[in-house]
Amino acid sequence: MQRTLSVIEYSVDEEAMAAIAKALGHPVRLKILKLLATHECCFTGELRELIPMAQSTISQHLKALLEAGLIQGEINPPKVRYCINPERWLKASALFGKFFIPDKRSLCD
Amino acid sequence: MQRTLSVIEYSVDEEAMAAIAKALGHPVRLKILKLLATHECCFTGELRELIPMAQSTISQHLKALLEAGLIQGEINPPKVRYCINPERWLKASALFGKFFIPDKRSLCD
DNA sequence: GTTATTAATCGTACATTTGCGATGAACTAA
DNA sequence: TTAGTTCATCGCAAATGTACGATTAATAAC
Repeated sequence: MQRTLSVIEYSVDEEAMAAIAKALGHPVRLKILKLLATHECCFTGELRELIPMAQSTISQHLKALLEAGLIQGEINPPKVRYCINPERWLKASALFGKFFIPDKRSLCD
Repeated sequence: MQRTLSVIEYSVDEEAMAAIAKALGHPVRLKILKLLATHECCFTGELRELIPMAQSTISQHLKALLEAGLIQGEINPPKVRYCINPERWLKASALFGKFFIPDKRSLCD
């Protein structure tokens, strides 16, 4: 893929929010986050029982969420416990909250 | 790409939110939305002056936002005016707002 | 040591996204 | 009609994403 020659300038928040939105842009990842955030808080691979996909696929989605910083994993010998990353979660909440506020006029005339 | 045999069941909101998040998952599209939402409300292709990308590329991103329902276009003979879609914008705001609320306990112990 | 369990990673196949230039459609103005 | 403007769409190339099975690594239990 060719990239634009003139580098496009984005704000830090734009970059951060796009990365988070991208991570949220798949229903399986939303479901995982919802489970971690509400169901029983910190979790491990009983996700496999709740999500009918191959173990490797779920692991891949978890990796995407990790790389977006939205979750964190704590290895607990044979298992791994995944949790929401509270700081990043708050950051995401703030970014999206601010984004959707109609700063001036967001409605058409 | 192979799909899972057992169809995965998502809630309507999960599907909707994933689609919106996907559309938000690119810095150019965030910038476009930000411009439409704040700068001068309804807009046309002076986006081209603000975003140093090929016209076809910008058009493609606008199409993605249209398909996600986040914006709407009104053809105004040689030009097209794009605006935020207020209903969808509110819906998105509500979805993300609800999503990030720590329903029970979102922090690890 | 061996075995079992859990989860990450590798390799593969296919789909989708992202960028571009070129072309085409629609309308205005001359 | 002829140009000019604006924007969508097409076709291409390269990158990324998504799913899978197979393998590997780490640890616990024996």
